[in-house]
Amino acid sequence: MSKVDAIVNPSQDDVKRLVDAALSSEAVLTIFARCRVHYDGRAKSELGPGDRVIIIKPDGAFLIHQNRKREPVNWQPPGSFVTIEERDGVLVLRSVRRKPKEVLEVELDEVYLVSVFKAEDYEELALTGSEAEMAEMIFRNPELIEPGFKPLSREKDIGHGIVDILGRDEGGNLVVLELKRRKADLHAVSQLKRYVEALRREHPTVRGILVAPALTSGAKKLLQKEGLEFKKVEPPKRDRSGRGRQTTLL
Amino acid sequence: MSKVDAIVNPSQDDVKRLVDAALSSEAVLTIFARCRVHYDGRAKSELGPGDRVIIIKPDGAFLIHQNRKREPVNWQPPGSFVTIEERDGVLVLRSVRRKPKEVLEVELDEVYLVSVFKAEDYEELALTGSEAEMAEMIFRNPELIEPGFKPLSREKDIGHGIVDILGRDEGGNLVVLELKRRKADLHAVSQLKRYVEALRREHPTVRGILVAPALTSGAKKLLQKEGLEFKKVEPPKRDRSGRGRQTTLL
DNA sequence: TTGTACATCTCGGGT
DNA sequence: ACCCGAGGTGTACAA
Repeated sequence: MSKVDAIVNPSQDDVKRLVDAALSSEAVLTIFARCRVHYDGRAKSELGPGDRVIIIKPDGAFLIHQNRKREPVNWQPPGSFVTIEERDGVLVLRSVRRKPKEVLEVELDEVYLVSVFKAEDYEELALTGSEAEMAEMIFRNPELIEPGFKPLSREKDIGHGIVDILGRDEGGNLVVLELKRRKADLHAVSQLKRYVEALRREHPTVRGILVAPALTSGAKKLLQKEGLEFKKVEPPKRDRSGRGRQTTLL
Repeated sequence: MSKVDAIVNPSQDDVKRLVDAALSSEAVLTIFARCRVHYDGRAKSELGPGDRVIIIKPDGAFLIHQNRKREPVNWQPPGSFVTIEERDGVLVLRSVRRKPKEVLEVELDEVYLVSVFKAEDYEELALTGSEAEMAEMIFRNPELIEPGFKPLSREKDIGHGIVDILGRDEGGNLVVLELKRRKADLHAVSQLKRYVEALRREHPTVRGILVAPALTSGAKKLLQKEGLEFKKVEPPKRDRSGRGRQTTLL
């Protein structure tokens, strides 16, 4: 049994057979086809005829890619259920999601390639430079914020949201940190302001500090207007490579 | 010249030839391979060996898919530049993006299938049920908000953000609408509050109305605490199908 | 299930 | 180029 089964310019029976084989095994199904796409669910869309790459994963994830952009033009999330049927002589892929109810239909006008890939993969992505790692760094090294800063809790649910880091400054005042792994914008300032205002009832001297590598112009303006603070911190990139004598990519 | 060129279990020379063919034409390149992935840029990641689906589009979009989830495990956005080289006997795909500087490298340990797809597609997605269509509906039918509501402007840049819809109520008070096509959350309330507070200096009686199909529990609480209002409105789904005697999907 | 917030978010529109 | 906000966002995590 090979890892890959592929047929160029398949007959309708070929397509049906390989699609059924993929759906009943734990394989990734990929189809190159001229197709039309109909979607109805959270929104509704129509896509006229054209050549696309269709990927159906064993977890139900369903992707339809045009020849540009990173995003699929249509899709179905994992957990959806796929079937194939013939309708008026045309093969139709149908993917249904319950909750929310969403239906995706692909009319396969012409199939150029159908392939089944029994992909074995036991590895997970190891990523560094996230906001979570910024938080760890600040807990290990609180003076990155300011001398005397003492972090108290992480991901604390106050009434109106979840604060990244709660702590106290040298003077004993409560301090809210909002962390951003990239340049902070108006949204980030509004978030911090919401936390500060929720805590101000109980802690009138609460301070709010936006911790990020930079601020947008608007964020800076709003931050000043609201009496909030900014501390420049870059998200750390750990070395998790494990590869010997690796030259850095950048 | 066929739409699709595909080779199962290709030699390294086969891979190189088809990759070069794809990169120099306007074709979508798809590779099934056991590979390792290294990324460094806005963040940094490592992915150990496993079977993945690799897609490279003519606009430079670069996707690496595992056998589950809708999202690629690694990627490069459109505009990136791809090369292939041999390094210590292993084929390496390399994609570089300038600004921000990001590098993605894929070591192809074993290639199961390489395919080139000259995809022709002149169609664009027609989607309905968006926030923009909610706004159009409200401009055509302002009483959906309340009797006497008069919309004035759309996407108005006030100092600290961009208001969805500005209008006046029956009493002549300024009204800010924040539209959400789905259930509105804390973020939506903070956004509305930011706009209302920016306008309050000049217009002390300004009202803020969150217009959405529903509210999360937290959004409802915060909205009430801040003296803001809620109007339940569903995003409209136009009929753009154009297909005769079409049965509805749902 | 619902709520909340991150993301290498992507993408489009505006200035 | 930066800024801003939508998205069928998807995804993980906690209550």
